[in-house]
Amino acid sequence: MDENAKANCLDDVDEDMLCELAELFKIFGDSTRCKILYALLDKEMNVTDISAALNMTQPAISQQLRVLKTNGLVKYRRDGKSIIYSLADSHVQAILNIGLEHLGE
Amino acid sequence: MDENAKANCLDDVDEDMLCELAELFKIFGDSTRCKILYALLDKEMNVTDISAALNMTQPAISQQLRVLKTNGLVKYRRDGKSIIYSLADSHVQAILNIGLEHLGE
DNA sequence: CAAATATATAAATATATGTTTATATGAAAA
DNA sequence: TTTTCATATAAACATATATTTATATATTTG
Repeated sequence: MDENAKANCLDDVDEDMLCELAELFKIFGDSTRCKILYALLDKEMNVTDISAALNMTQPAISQQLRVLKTNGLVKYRRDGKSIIYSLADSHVQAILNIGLEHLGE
Repeated sequence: MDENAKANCLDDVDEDMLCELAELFKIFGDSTRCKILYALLDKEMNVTDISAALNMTQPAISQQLRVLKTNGLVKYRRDGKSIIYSLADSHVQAILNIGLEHLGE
């Protein structure tokens, strides 16, 4: 009965899923990215404005925006010379909120 | 009107809160810790069983359990020679679930 | 088309953190 | 009390990643 050998182990599907889950939370696990997302809760913003709001350099913000957009947490559009970022969907807001809820206790 | 200078900036309260939020998500942002928490969704477990379930060394698991308990995500009790870990509260489950929801789309 | 503005990217640096290997602690059993 | 089993801790190592500095790309304006 070798099929029971791994009865108490996570199967491959779980393994993969949980690695993806960790990757997702890793995105939220940086204060700069949290601040960017939080700032975008209110209103869409361009890179310069985000940099100003967080009091950080433009390249630092661009690097993190790249992470956020690569992982589908923000979307963007061009408006003239600016590129305007906003939250990708309501899940982002939900994840932020549930985290903030946890802190408030 | 210097008080408007930082009108579009995150204030210190937000700053601190978002740093804490990032710290929280950072805990979830590791596959080993996600796997441990996921395994504990079903039932409480001791260190040896967790190690076996994840197919990882005991010290690796203990190190991550320390992170999880230091941050209040798991609790534990002694039972004879074993130390039995379980999820600290329902928030942990809620955070895992909302993350998994996001993945499923 | 040239200059200016806005954003992105690359390389370098610094720092943080996860796992292993080895060892220590602590409770139970012989 | 000595051994055994279960867990924790420490140090070393390897790796990942965030920010800075410098530069490239792209769009608009003169």
